Amino acid sequence: MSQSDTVERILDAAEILFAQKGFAETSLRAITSKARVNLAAVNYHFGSKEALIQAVFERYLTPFCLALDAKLQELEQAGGVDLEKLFGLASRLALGSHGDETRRAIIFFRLAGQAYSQPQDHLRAYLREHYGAVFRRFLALLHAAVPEVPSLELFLRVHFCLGAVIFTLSGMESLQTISKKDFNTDITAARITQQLLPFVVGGIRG
Amino acid sequence: MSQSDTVERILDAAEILFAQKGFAETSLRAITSKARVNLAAVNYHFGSKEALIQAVFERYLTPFCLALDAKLQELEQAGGVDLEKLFGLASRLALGSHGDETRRAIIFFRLAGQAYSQPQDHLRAYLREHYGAVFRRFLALLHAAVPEVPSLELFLRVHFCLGAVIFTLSGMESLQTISKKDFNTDITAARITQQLLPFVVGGIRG
DNA sequence: GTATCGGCCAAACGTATGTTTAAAACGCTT
DNA sequence: AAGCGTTTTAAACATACGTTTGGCCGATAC
Repeated sequence: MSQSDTVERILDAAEILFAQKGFAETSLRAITSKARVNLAAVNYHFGSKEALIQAVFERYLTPFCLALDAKLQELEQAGGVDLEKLFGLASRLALGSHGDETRRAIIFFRLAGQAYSQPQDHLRAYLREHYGAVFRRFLALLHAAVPEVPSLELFLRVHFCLGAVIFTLSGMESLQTISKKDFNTDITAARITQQLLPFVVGGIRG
Repeated sequence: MSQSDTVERILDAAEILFAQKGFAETSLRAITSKARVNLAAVNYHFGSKEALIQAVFERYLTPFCLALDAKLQELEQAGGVDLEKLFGLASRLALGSHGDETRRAIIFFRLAGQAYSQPQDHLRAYLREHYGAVFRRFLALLHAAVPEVPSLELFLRVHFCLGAVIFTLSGMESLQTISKKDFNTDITAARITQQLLPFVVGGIRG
């Protein structure tokens, strides 16, 4: 019986380190050291580094997608779909409500950025297989909200927005550094994400 | 006197491999093997792997930024600044005119995506130092084109757009694969970039 | 009390990496 | 053709990595 929380500690450490440094640059030794756990624990509990990467994504994504799917189903049955509502919902669900949730969400977005730029084919296939359905349901609702946009264009624009969001949240503190240097202004993370929403909505509408 | 083209061959191979697999996942052996060059050649000509990465960026970015800077200076003196013109110019300059240029541009955008997601601090500092001036000049012209947008917001929106562009061009063939699977449609790279321009212009305007 | 089993640990294994070395090959000048 | 600085080469080097091993601990079941 797993009495201890070794698995969780590994996942916590891996989530943070992967997001900070990328998958290849993060060694198992760095992870197990941060988690204060024996090196062999990763291979014992997860089997391999690849499996650990998948597990990190699964722990975050599964609850999120379940919640999103439920909300989307509600919207479907309610009938009325509104663009701002739809993205507001996704945004609130993805970024969380209180500070801690948001902090972790940003970590996860950076993780997503890593997964995107590095050709982790196993991961991409895994994500597509497990969470593709929710994405398609979201796309369908979006199509209902802006029927004037052809679905292929809509698909592209959603990816444009995804890029803006992931890119922005991944490089959050770079943005903050630059804005301090070039504009002498401290800009909060909340302010940035706040600006993001109208940009996304506008971009989808075209 | 360097009679041979060892250096260029290394840069060519490195550019492609780094873009495909990322910096850490690309070994010097893979690079020198693809370039049909001895392993030690990298350290001999560049000094280190880090220096090679910088050299790859410099070879591409320096001519591009010089050209862009010249064009921007023309625009400044001509006085009239138009949003579509400005981004059209940047787009034409960045993506090139004929097929080969465009292919290489896309490779470079993927490279930029890699650089962004991985905390290559040495690279980010280097880019900022060498090419920051052009970026600020571009931003100033942009501000003149849409004076109604506060400059800090403008700065953020430009980064949103940058994210959309880099993300999109980095994952180009992923997009093509998905669009074929989910929409049964072959979508050309030209079509995607074409859709990108109005999205960007709209996003900046807000 | 002892057998059993899942979890944990230190240590080692094999491999791949970036880098260095010292000698060989080359190209140019004289 | 001899000399010399530059480039190329094969080999080795040190290190870091993911993974595997075999024994040890502690709780549960009999």
